[in-house]
Amino acid sequence: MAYIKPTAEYSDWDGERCIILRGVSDFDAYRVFDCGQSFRFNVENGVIDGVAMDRRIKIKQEGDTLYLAGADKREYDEIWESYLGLDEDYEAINADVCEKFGVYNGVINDAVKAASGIRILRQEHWEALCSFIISQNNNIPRIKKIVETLCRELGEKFISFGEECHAFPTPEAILAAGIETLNAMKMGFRSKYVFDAAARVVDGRIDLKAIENMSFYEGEEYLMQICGVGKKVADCTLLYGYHKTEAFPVDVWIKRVLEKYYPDGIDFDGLGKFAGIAQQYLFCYERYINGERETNK
DNA sequence: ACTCAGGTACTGC
DNA sequence: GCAGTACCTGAG
Repeated sequence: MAYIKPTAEYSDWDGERCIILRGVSDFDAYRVFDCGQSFRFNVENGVIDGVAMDRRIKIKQEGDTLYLAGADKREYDEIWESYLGLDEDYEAINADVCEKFGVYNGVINDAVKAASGIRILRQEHWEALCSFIISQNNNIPRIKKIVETLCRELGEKFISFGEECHAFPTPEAILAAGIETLNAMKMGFRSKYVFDAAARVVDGRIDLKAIENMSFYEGEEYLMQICGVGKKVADCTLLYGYHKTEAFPVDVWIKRVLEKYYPDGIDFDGLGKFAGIAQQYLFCYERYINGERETNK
């Protein structure tokens, strides 16, 4: 059975333009924005609020109904449907993931069930690269704090919902600001990496657009030219910034998952086209579901 | 004081 | 190749 995209209807939400999506399946907005793939969204009173694609958006979900405030029909069709991954058939993806990982054991079935509703967002190239350079050897609250400072200081201003907001800064703006400005943002040793990446993008040594047409392996090698970009950051950039879903970033959590559930090792080349989505299920399963249970002991 | 955090570069075998 | 180590910073 073919996937049926949720239908969007125009409405309003507290006087703001708003899109309502009914019949949303395999989508849990709160989980999507709380699984460490994006750093510019916050949840307050059940509303997910943040900036992406140079726009602010507020999101709330009640069952299979999704409300997007700050977007009209055209913006939904052109931007948010794709950004949120609502154009993808996750039922089919989940089946593929369970098949590929299922040759080892049934852990993936539990993870997909427990962490259902996860989506891989389609973030912008530069924002993903820059954010994941900052993420290295760092924790999520501090990553968010640094990214917010970076945006507030160097991102283009705009007004939304009556408040000043900031786009993610361009590499040009970061280059022009200089490394001392980045140091003042408490990036620590990552300042020089962010600066190096910005410099390479501005002078053309790195062509972010060209990566779209590269294979996953080519893209990985290409991104790793940047100082401060190793395999993990490159894989995250390709997965979250280029939607190359075969990327399987191995961080400390996934390392633990592999040791715990796949002690005899796995064949990374046989994980299929959606390995990165499986990675998200396993990450979420171990960190937020099993993890919390363990810490409550 | 110490460890840890969604890693990476550098060093020494 | 592969293990060991330093690295900014802030929270626990």
